[in-house]
Amino acid sequence: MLRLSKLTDYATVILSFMAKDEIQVHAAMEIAAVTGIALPTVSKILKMLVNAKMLISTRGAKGGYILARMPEEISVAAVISALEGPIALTECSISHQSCEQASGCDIRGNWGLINQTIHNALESVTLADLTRPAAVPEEVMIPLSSLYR
Amino acid sequence: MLRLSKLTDYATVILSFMAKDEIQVHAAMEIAAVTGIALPTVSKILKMLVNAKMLISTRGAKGGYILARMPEEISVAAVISALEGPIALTECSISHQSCEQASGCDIRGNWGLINQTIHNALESVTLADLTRPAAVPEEVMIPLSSLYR
DNA sequence: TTAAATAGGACTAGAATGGTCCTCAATCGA
DNA sequence: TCGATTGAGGACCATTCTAGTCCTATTTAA
Ligand code: FES
Ligand code: FES
Repeated sequence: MLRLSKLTDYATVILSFMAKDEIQVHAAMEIAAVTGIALPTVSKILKMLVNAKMLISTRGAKGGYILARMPEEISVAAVISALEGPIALTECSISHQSCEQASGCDIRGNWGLINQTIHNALESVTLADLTRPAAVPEEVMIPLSSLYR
Repeated sequence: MLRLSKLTDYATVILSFMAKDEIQVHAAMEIAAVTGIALPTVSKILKMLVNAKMLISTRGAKGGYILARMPEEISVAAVISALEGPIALTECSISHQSCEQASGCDIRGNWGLINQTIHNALESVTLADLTRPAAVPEEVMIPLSSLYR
Protein backbone atom coordinates (compact mmCIF):
# COMPACT_ATOMS: atom_id res chain seq x y z
CA MET A 1 0.00 0.00 0.00
CA LEU A 2 3.04 2.19 0.17
CA ARG A 3 1.69 3.78 3.25
CA LEU A 4 3.41 5.81 5.88
CA SER A 5 2.95 4.88 9.49
CA LYS A 6 0.13 6.17 11.60
CA LEU A 7 2.61 7.99 13.77
CA THR A 8 3.82 9.95 10.80
CA ASP A 9 0.29 10.85 9.97
CA TYR A 10 -0.23 12.05 13.50
CA ALA A 11 2.96 14.03 13.30
CA THR A 12 1.69 16.02 10.37
CA VAL A 13 -1.53 16.76 12.19
CA ILE A 14 0.38 17.89 15.23
CA LEU A 15 2.80 19.99 13.27
CA SER A 16 0.01 21.53 11.28
CA PHE A 17 -1.62 22.62 14.48
CA MET A 18 1.61 24.03 15.82
CA ALA A 19 2.22 25.90 12.63
CA LYS A 20 -0.94 27.89 13.11
CA ASP A 21 0.70 30.03 15.75
CA GLU A 22 4.30 29.23 15.45
CA ILE A 23 5.55 31.63 18.08
CA GLN A 24 3.75 29.99 20.95
CA VAL A 25 4.89 27.10 23.11
CA HIS A 26 2.48 24.24 23.25
CA ALA A 27 2.48 21.63 25.99
CA ALA A 28 2.00 18.02 25.07
CA MET A 29 -1.21 17.91 27.02
CA GLU A 30 -2.63 20.85 25.16
CA ILE A 31 -1.81 19.25 21.82
CA ALA A 32 -3.37 16.00 22.88
CA ALA A 33 -6.54 17.80 23.83
CA VAL A 34 -6.77 19.70 20.60
CA THR A 35 -5.93 16.88 18.22
CA GLY A 36 -7.74 14.12 20.08
CA ILE A 37 -4.67 11.89 20.01
CA ALA A 38 -3.88 10.13 23.27
CA LEU A 39 -1.37 11.94 25.41
CA PRO A 40 1.31 9.23 25.64
CA THR A 41 1.30 8.90 21.91
CA VAL A 42 1.52 12.63 21.38
CA SER A 43 4.36 12.72 23.81
CA LYS A 44 6.24 10.03 21.98
CA ILE A 45 5.89 11.78 18.68
CA LEU A 46 6.97 15.11 20.07
CA LYS A 47 10.08 13.53 21.50
CA MET A 48 10.94 12.09 18.13
CA LEU A 49 10.49 15.42 16.47
CA VAL A 50 12.76 17.04 19.03
CA ASN A 51 15.43 14.45 18.35
CA ALA A 52 15.13 15.28 14.70
CA LYS A 53 15.78 18.93 15.53
CA MET A 54 12.41 19.81 14.19
CA LEU A 55 11.02 21.10 17.46
CA ILE A 56 12.60 22.84 20.40
CA SER A 57 11.50 21.79 23.84
CA THR A 58 11.44 23.57 27.15
CA ARG A 59 11.20 21.57 30.34
CA GLY A 60 9.58 22.44 33.58
CA ALA A 61 6.46 24.35 34.43
CA LYS A 62 5.24 26.48 31.55
CA GLY A 63 7.40 24.41 29.29
CA GLY A 64 6.41 22.86 26.02
CA TYR A 65 7.33 22.63 22.38
CA ILE A 66 7.79 25.11 19.61
CA LEU A 67 8.77 24.79 15.96
CA ALA A 68 12.48 25.01 15.41
CA ARG A 69 12.05 26.47 11.94
CA MET A 70 9.41 28.28 10.04
CA PRO A 71 6.68 26.16 8.46
CA GLU A 72 7.96 27.05 5.02
CA GLU A 73 11.25 25.46 5.91
CA ILE A 74 9.93 22.16 7.16
CA SER A 75 9.41 19.68 4.37
CA VAL A 76 7.18 16.69 4.45
CA ALA A 77 10.21 14.62 3.57
CA ALA A 78 11.90 15.79 6.74
CA VAL A 79 8.89 14.84 8.82
CA ILE A 80 8.81 11.40 7.33
CA SER A 81 12.48 10.73 7.87
CA ALA A 82 12.17 12.01 11.41
CA LEU A 83 9.55 9.42 12.20
CA GLU A 84 10.50 6.53 9.96
CA GLY A 85 14.12 6.93 9.12
CA PRO A 86 15.54 7.56 5.67
CA ILE A 87 13.15 7.49 2.76
CA ALA A 88 14.03 4.43 0.75
CA LEU A 89 11.62 2.28 -1.15
CA THR A 90 13.81 -0.75 -1.55
CA GLU A 91 16.27 -2.48 0.67
CA CYS A 92 19.17 -2.15 -1.66
CA SER A 93 18.73 1.53 -2.28
CA ILE A 94 19.57 2.23 1.33
CA SER A 95 22.35 -0.20 2.12
CA HIS A 96 25.12 0.32 -0.31
CA GLN A 97 26.26 -3.19 0.38
CA SER A 98 26.26 -5.84 -2.22
CA CYS A 99 22.76 -7.05 -2.86
CA GLU A 100 21.75 -10.68 -2.77
CA GLN A 101 20.04 -10.35 -6.10
CA ALA A 102 22.95 -8.46 -7.47
CA SER A 103 23.93 -11.12 -9.94
CA GLY A 104 20.64 -11.35 -11.73
CA CYS A 105 19.53 -7.78 -11.32
CA ASP A 106 20.44 -4.58 -13.08
CA ILE A 107 17.64 -2.47 -11.74
CA ARG A 108 19.30 -1.00 -8.73
CA GLY A 109 20.36 2.11 -10.54
CA ASN A 110 16.89 2.87 -11.72
CA TRP A 111 15.31 2.22 -8.37
CA GLY A 112 17.62 4.85 -7.06
CA LEU A 113 16.16 7.19 -9.60
CA ILE A 114 12.64 6.47 -8.54
CA ASN A 115 13.62 6.99 -4.97
CA GLN A 116 15.15 10.29 -5.81
CA THR A 117 12.04 11.36 -7.64
CA ILE A 118 9.76 10.59 -4.78
CA HIS A 119 12.12 12.20 -2.37
CA ASN A 120 12.06 15.34 -4.45
CA ALA A 121 8.30 15.35 -4.50
CA LEU A 122 8.12 15.07 -0.75
CA GLU A 123 10.87 17.60 -0.28
CA SER A 124 9.01 20.18 -2.28
CA VAL A 125 5.97 20.18 -0.04
CA THR A 126 6.30 22.04 3.24
CA LEU A 127 4.28 22.34 6.38
CA ALA A 128 3.12 25.69 5.13
CA ASP A 129 1.67 24.01 2.08
CA LEU A 130 -0.15 21.52 4.22
CA THR A 131 -1.85 24.09 6.39
CA ARG A 132 -2.79 26.33 3.53
CA PRO A 133 -6.31 24.96 2.95
CA ALA A 134 -7.26 24.30 -0.62
CA ALA A 135 -5.27 26.78 -2.58
CA VAL A 136 -1.60 26.48 -3.31
CA PRO A 137 -0.94 29.71 -5.09
CA GLU A 138 2.73 29.36 -5.92
CA GLU A 139 3.95 26.95 -8.53
CA VAL A 140 5.99 24.24 -6.99
CA MET A 141 8.05 22.48 -9.54
CA ILE A 142 8.88 18.86 -9.17
CA PRO A 143 11.74 17.61 -11.27
CA LEU A 144 10.82 14.22 -12.58
CA SER A 145 14.25 13.41 -13.76
CA SER A 146 14.57 10.95 -16.55
CA LEU A 147 11.26 9.34 -16.06
CA TYR A 148 9.60 10.40 -19.24
CA ARG A 149 9.51 7.88 -21.99
CA MET B 1 11.07 4.38 5.98
CA LEU B 2 8.35 4.61 3.35
CA ARG B 3 9.43 1.30 2.00
CA LEU B 4 7.67 -1.11 -0.23
CA SER B 5 7.39 -4.71 0.82
CA LYS B 6 9.99 -7.26 0.00
CA LEU B 7 7.51 -9.09 -2.17
CA THR B 8 7.09 -6.02 -4.33
CA ASP B 9 10.80 -5.78 -4.66
CA TYR B 10 10.95 -9.37 -5.75
CA ALA B 11 8.17 -8.75 -8.20
CA THR B 12 10.18 -6.13 -9.99
CA VAL B 13 13.13 -8.43 -10.19
CA ILE B 14 10.99 -11.19 -11.59
CA LEU B 15 9.25 -8.95 -14.06
CA SER B 16 12.51 -7.47 -15.16
CA PHE B 17 13.78 -10.90 -15.94
CA MET B 18 10.66 -11.79 -17.83
CA ALA B 19 10.83 -8.60 -19.82
CA LYS B 20 14.15 -9.63 -21.27
CA ASP B 21 12.50 -12.06 -23.61
CA GLU B 22 8.88 -11.19 -23.42
CA ILE B 23 7.66 -13.70 -25.95
CA GLN B 24 8.69 -16.71 -24.01
CA VAL B 25 6.80 -18.56 -21.32
CA HIS B 26 8.68 -18.99 -18.11
CA ALA B 27 7.86 -21.60 -15.51
CA ALA B 28 7.93 -20.66 -11.86
CA MET B 29 10.74 -23.07 -11.25
CA GLU B 30 12.85 -21.53 -13.93
CA ILE B 31 12.32 -18.07 -12.52
CA ALA B 32 13.18 -19.24 -9.05
CA ALA B 33 16.40 -20.73 -10.32
CA VAL B 34 17.42 -17.62 -12.20
CA THR B 35 16.54 -15.06 -9.56
CA GLY B 36 17.58 -17.06 -6.55
CA ILE B 37 14.27 -16.47 -4.83
CA ALA B 38 12.73 -19.51 -3.17
CA LEU B 39 10.22 -21.32 -5.34
CA PRO B 40 7.14 -21.07 -3.10
CA THR B 41 7.68 -17.35 -2.80
CA VAL B 42 8.13 -16.91 -6.51
CA SER B 43 4.98 -18.89 -7.03
CA LYS B 44 3.01 -16.71 -4.67
CA ILE B 45 4.14 -13.57 -6.39
CA LEU B 46 3.38 -14.88 -9.83
CA LYS B 47 -0.13 -15.76 -8.75
CA MET B 48 -0.66 -12.27 -7.49
CA LEU B 49 0.55 -10.83 -10.73
CA VAL B 50 -1.82 -13.03 -12.66
CA ASN B 51 -4.72 -11.88 -10.52
CA ALA B 52 -3.74 -8.34 -11.32
CA LYS B 53 -3.93 -9.19 -15.03
CA MET B 54 -0.29 -8.42 -15.37
CA LEU B 55 0.75 -11.89 -16.41
CA ILE B 56 -0.99 -14.59 -18.35
CA SER B 57 -0.60 -18.11 -17.11
CA THR B 58 -0.76 -21.44 -18.86
CA ARG B 59 -1.36 -24.54 -16.85
CA GLY B 60 -0.17 -28.03 -17.40
CA ALA B 61 3.05 -29.38 -18.73
CA LYS B 62 5.04 -26.83 -20.69
CA GLY B 63 2.95 -24.21 -19.02
CA GLY B 64 4.21 -21.07 -17.36
CA TYR B 65 3.84 -17.34 -17.29
CA ILE B 66 4.18 -14.60 -19.83
CA LEU B 67 3.75 -10.86 -19.73
CA ALA B 68 0.23 -9.75 -20.52
CA ARG B 69 1.42 -6.46 -21.96
CA MET B 70 4.58 -5.03 -23.34
CA PRO B 71 7.18 -3.85 -20.83
CA GLU B 72 6.58 -0.27 -21.92
CA GLU B 73 2.98 -0.60 -20.86
CA ILE B 74 3.56 -1.92 -17.38
CA SER B 75 4.11 0.83 -14.88
CA VAL B 76 5.82 0.51 -11.57
CA ALA B 77 2.67 1.92 -10.01
CA ALA B 78 0.72 -1.00 -11.39
CA VAL B 79 3.19 -3.47 -9.98
CA ILE B 80 2.98 -1.89 -6.57
CA SER B 81 -0.78 -1.84 -6.47
CA ALA B 82 -0.85 -5.43 -7.64
CA LEU B 83 1.19 -6.51 -4.67
CA GLU B 84 0.20 -4.05 -1.99
CA GLY B 85 -3.14 -2.67 -2.97
CA PRO B 86 -3.89 0.92 -3.87
CA ILE B 87 -1.11 3.42 -3.45
CA ALA B 88 -2.12 5.67 -0.59
CA LEU B 89 0.22 7.22 1.88
CA THR B 90 -2.32 8.02 4.55
CA GLU B 91 -5.36 6.28 5.87
CA CYS B 92 -7.76 9.04 5.07
CA SER B 93 -6.64 9.45 1.52
CA ILE B 94 -7.92 6.01 0.70
CA SER B 95 -11.14 5.72 2.65
CA HIS B 96 -13.35 8.55 1.72
CA GLN B 97 -15.14 8.09 4.97
CA SER B 98 -15.17 10.72 7.62
CA CYS B 99 -11.81 10.84 9.31
CA GLU B 100 -11.37 10.70 13.05
CA GLN B 101 -9.19 13.75 13.01
CA ALA B 102 -11.50 15.47 10.65
CA SER B 103 -12.51 18.13 13.12
CA GLY B 104 -9.06 19.43 13.88
CA CYS B 105 -7.51 18.78 10.53
CA ASP B 106 -7.59 20.59 7.23
CA ILE B 107 -4.78 18.79 5.57
CA ARG B 108 -6.64 16.01 3.89
CA GLY B 109 -6.90 17.85 0.62
CA ASN B 110 -3.22 18.46 0.42
CA TRP B 111 -2.29 14.93 1.34
CA GLY B 112 -4.33 13.90 -1.61
CA LEU B 113 -2.18 16.15 -3.67
CA ILE B 114 1.00 14.57 -2.44
CA ASN B 115 -0.45 11.18 -3.09
CA GLN B 116 -1.29 12.15 -6.59
CA THR B 117 2.18 13.44 -7.17
CA ILE B 118 3.84 10.27 -6.05
CA HIS B 119 1.40 8.20 -7.96
CA ASN B 120 2.24 10.14 -11.09
CA ALA B 121 5.90 9.59 -10.53
CA LEU B 122 5.44 5.86 -10.19
CA GLU B 123 3.06 5.74 -13.08
CA SER B 124 5.60 7.31 -15.36
CA VAL B 125 8.19 4.59 -14.83
CA THR B 126 7.70 1.38 -16.73
CA LEU B 127 9.23 -2.03 -16.70
CA ALA B 128 11.08 -1.04 -19.80
CA ASP B 129 12.68 1.83 -17.93
CA LEU B 130 13.76 -0.49 -15.16
CA THR B 131 15.53 -2.90 -17.45
CA ARG B 132 17.17 -0.19 -19.46
CA PRO B 133 20.45 0.14 -17.58
CA ALA B 134 20.54 3.49 -15.85
CA ALA B 135 20.60 6.13 -18.48
CA VAL B 136 19.69 9.56 -17.20
CA PRO B 137 17.82 11.45 -19.90
CA GLU B 138 16.26 14.86 -19.75
CA GLU B 139 14.60 16.56 -16.85
CA VAL B 140 10.88 16.85 -17.06
CA MET B 141 9.23 19.42 -14.89
CA ILE B 142 5.76 18.90 -13.63
CA PRO B 143 4.04 21.88 -12.02
CA LEU B 144 2.39 20.85 -8.81
CA SER B 145 -0.43 23.26 -9.35
CA SER B 146 -1.42 21.43 -12.47
CA LEU B 147 -2.59 18.65 -10.27
CA TYR B 148 -5.42 20.74 -8.92
CA ARG B 149 -8.55 20.21 -10.84
C1' DT C 1 -2.26 -42.39 -17.96
C1' DT C 2 1.34 -39.88 -16.12
C1' DA C 3 4.15 -36.05 -15.33
C1' DA C 4 4.49 -31.18 -15.27
C1' DA C 5 2.65 -27.10 -14.20
C1' DT C 6 -0.48 -23.51 -12.09
C1' DA C 7 -4.69 -22.17 -8.67
C1' DG C 8 -6.07 -21.28 -4.38
C1' DG C 9 -5.78 -21.38 0.08
C1' DA C 10 -4.39 -22.40 5.01
C1' DC C 11 -0.94 -21.90 8.08
C1' DT C 12 3.12 -20.32 11.00
C1' DA C 13 7.12 -17.85 12.82
C1' DG C 14 8.95 -13.63 13.28
C1' DA C 15 9.08 -8.70 12.87
C1' DA C 16 7.14 -4.31 13.07
C1' DT C 17 3.78 -1.14 14.80
C1' DG C 18 0.99 1.40 17.93
C1' DG C 19 0.32 2.39 22.26
C1' DT C 20 1.08 2.64 27.38
C1' DC C 21 3.65 3.40 31.46
C1' DC C 22 7.37 4.33 34.70
C1' DT C 23 11.25 6.83 36.53
C1' DC C 24 14.35 10.67 36.19
C1' DA C 25 15.60 15.57 35.20
C1' DA C 26 14.64 20.41 34.60
C1' DT C 27 12.12 24.64 35.42
C1' DC C 28 8.98 27.83 37.42
C1' DG C 29 6.69 30.13 41.03
C1' DA C 30 4.92 30.52 45.69
C1' DT D 1 13.43 25.98 49.45
C1' DC D 2 9.82 23.10 47.95
C1' DG D 3 6.31 21.41 45.30
C1' DA D 4 3.94 21.37 40.94
C1' DT D 5 4.57 21.01 36.24
C1' DT D 6 6.43 19.50 32.19
C1' DG D 7 9.67 17.00 29.11
C1' DA D 8 13.48 12.93 28.48
C1' DG D 9 14.37 8.43 27.93
C1' DG D 10 13.33 3.92 27.89
C1' DA D 11 11.04 -0.51 28.92
C1' DC D 12 7.27 -2.99 27.87
C1' DC D 13 3.28 -5.39 25.76
C1' DA D 14 -0.53 -6.53 22.52
C1' DT D 15 -1.78 -6.76 18.09
C1' DT D 16 -1.21 -6.64 13.40
C1' DC D 17 1.41 -7.37 9.28
C1' DT D 18 4.84 -9.75 6.56
C1' DA D 19 7.40 -13.34 4.53
C1' DG D 20 7.55 -17.67 3.69
C1' DT D 21 6.06 -22.62 3.44
C1' DC D 22 3.06 -26.25 2.25
C1' DC D 23 -0.98 -28.91 0.85
C1' DT D 24 -4.56 -30.25 -2.35
C1' DA D 25 -7.08 -29.62 -6.61
C1' DT D 26 -7.01 -28.60 -11.53
C1' DT D 27 -5.29 -28.31 -16.13
C1' DT D 28 -2.52 -29.71 -20.05
C1' DA D 29 1.15 -32.04 -22.98
C1' DA D 30 3.06 -36.18 -24.41
S1 FES E 1 17.29 -6.13 -5.86
FE1 FES E 1 19.07 -5.28 -4.98
S2 FES E 1 20.23 -4.71 -6.74
FE2 FES E 1 18.44 -5.53 -7.60
S1 FES F 1 -5.89 13.02 9.24
FE1 FES F 1 -7.66 12.42 8.13
S2 FES F 1 -8.39 14.30 7.36
FE2 FES F 1 -6.68 14.89 8.45
